[in-house]
Amino acid sequence: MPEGHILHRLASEINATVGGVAVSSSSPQGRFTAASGLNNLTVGHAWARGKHLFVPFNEIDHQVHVHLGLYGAFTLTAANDVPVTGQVRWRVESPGHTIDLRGPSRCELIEPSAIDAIVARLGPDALDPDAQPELAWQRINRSSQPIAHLLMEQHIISGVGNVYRAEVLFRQKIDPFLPGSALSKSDFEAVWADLVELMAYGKLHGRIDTVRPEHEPEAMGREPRDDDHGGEVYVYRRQHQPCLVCENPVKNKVLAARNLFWCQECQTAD
DNA sequence: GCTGTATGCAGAT
DNA sequence: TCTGCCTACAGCG
Repeated sequence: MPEGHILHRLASEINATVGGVAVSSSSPQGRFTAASGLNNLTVGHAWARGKHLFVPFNEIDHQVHVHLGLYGAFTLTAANDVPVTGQVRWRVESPGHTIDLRGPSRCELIEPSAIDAIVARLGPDALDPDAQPELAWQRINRSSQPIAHLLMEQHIISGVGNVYRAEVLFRQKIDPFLPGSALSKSDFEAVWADLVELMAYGKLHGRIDTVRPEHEPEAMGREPRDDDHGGEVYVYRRQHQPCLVCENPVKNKVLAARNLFWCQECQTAD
């Protein structure tokens, strides 16, 4: 379930479980050929930027770079000798913990200059305390592309994916088709502040919840819903269902090669 | 068993 | 703008 908050959460979990510990490393599926070279190395401080995860080791200057892509996932188990099931690209094991990685689009051991290059092409990350949102604003302000497209661009803002783009635009009542150049500075600032809040919550809880208390089903006199992506949301994958605020049907259209969801009535271009 | 789908992105066209 | 790729699982016959 990889938007940026998941990678930051994973970095924390890796640090809490195998940080500072000598681990065994393998690639049961065989595609991460550098894995065996990491045997008996000590895990350094794992960190994330945008949707990229980096795992350093104390004895070497290279780091493992992981990008989960669409369906990559880590599984952490508080046990050893866990049977290998499915296609495990990378297994890291410490006494008491097993971490399996499946389905990543990238899992590679890379040198410092390659790490720098990846970080350099990423826009500010709402989960980075030192992020400079002004850089994102400058790029958005210069673009005629729809804001819903720009929010998916990792070199503009890193870490935002298809759920957060739809939800933050709904929460800020912004028309997803509004060109970046037509977005007001105050609306941009509201979007950024909301991303900081939503993604910090996502990192803490491991799920995306965006519905404000006053719009919760109980508060609105409705039956609670059971969404299948692990969180409570306003519009993501709720096409044709009634908007939680105005009850008009949620709309759905492919934008920037991904399914966009929005409420035409709530998100006006004023 | 097969098909479609998914919170992503690079590289080709 | 399109295609390919990484994997698991639901839904269907």
